Amino acid sequence: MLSHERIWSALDALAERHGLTPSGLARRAGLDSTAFNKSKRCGADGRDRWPSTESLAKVLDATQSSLEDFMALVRGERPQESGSFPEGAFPPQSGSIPLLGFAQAGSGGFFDDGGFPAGQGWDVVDFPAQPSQRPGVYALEVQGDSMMPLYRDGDILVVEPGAQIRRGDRVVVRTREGEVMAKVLNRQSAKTIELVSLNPEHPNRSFELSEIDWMARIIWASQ
Amino acid sequence: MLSHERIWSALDALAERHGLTPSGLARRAGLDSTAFNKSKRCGADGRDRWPSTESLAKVLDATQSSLEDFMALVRGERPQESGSFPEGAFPPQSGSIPLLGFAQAGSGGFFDDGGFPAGQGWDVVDFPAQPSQRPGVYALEVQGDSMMPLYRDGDILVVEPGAQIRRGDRVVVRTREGEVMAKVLNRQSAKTIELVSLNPEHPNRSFELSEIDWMARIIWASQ
DNA sequence: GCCAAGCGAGGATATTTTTCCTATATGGCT
DNA sequence: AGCCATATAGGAAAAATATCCTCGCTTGGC
Repeated sequence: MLSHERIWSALDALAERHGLTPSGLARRAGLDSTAFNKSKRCGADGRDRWPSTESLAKVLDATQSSLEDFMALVRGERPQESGSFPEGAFPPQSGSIPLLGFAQAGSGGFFDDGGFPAGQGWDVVDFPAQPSQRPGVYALEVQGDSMMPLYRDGDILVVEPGAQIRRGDRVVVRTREGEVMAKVLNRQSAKTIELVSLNPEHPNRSFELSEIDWMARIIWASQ
Repeated sequence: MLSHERIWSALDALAERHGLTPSGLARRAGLDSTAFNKSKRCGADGRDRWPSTESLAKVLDATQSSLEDFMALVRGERPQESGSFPEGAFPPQSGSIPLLGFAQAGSGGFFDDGGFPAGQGWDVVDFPAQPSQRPGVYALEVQGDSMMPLYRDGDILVVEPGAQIRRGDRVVVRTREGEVMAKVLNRQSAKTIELVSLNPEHPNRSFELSEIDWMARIIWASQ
């Protein structure tokens, strides 16, 4: 990902790496020497200023840097004071992220001034599993509005075939006729399943199990 | 190095990778649909047009791509043929999972009898943030029913402070008074933000920016 | 075959970035 | 202490990008 802060931090880091100030870097790149003034990074109205990719290209040219070099700086691979993991949490494991309850999030002491996790008392949660941990996990991309308000066009649903499904779970169902839908499992008996629509404007559906090709639980949804 | 041709080629390749046209990619990114028109890449006077890094950031956000992904495209690498991936093979890189459109999921040839991914034609999506790639990402656990029907008690929301937030995004907001809430960002001006409630039974809210401690975008929600 | 939606060309306009400019501060050198 | 080059803040103007708009073409669904 590319954020405003990261772009400018990376430019600062690139300058520093070449023994330059932001002003010196700009001049070296053939830009106005005040182009990278810190006072110009945020407008008077509070709006962020984003350099053009042309300016970026000129800077990379002038410092004989590759986009990879810059990318590394964007990712902040320079030593950071605050790691991405709060104190007191479990040691970082691949795929784990810090977790907190909503109620706790209202209390003080869990975030720094920028809204990043800080302090102690965080739990961790495993995230969709590495494929090696949950074989067969895949994603489906939502098309259209039939699943509003939960799922919007373009959202990505992560599905885990083989996962246990209980009443109330959100599932993807494929019929033998080739229809694929996402709904909430209301009830499953020995012969039928009842699905509740995610969109009140669409009807609920019931199927004989024999009509169903497969059903899998949705485990994550992009927002 | 970064050249005008490479930038635009990479944007075209990124669009193609996500089954989009340049116009569709621009719209997906929240830009004007004509923003990436080929006719706009070179001015009438012959001058090259370079997109801003903000536009680039929006595109990467919208496609959930990393700068590395983009860099590979800039360098002219083509993504690996994805067809071989679900056929019993693990994904080529940690954290990737197979991706398919809902409409395509209805067709034959993409699943085996048990509902596991099979066959050819799958795309891949990187996700979710490796902590090393998205510093500061954390999770909040929902408590109560105030965010039904989108979020239920016990759901986990993955939040990315520092991520770019656009109108329509689902966000977590913390007020200076210590109240934390998840809503949809309807509008943000220089001084205020308007939030739409996820639950129609709860009121929409507006805040002065000075009342807000921080606001962060929700990127994934457990189901 | 019809129609709606999407795509893209390209012009006009609005907004944003870069350049130009002035002013002040700072550090190195004499 | 004084001079000079450089750095940076920040405003105004110029230049560039993004948005808005119209229009013709293509495509897919009905």
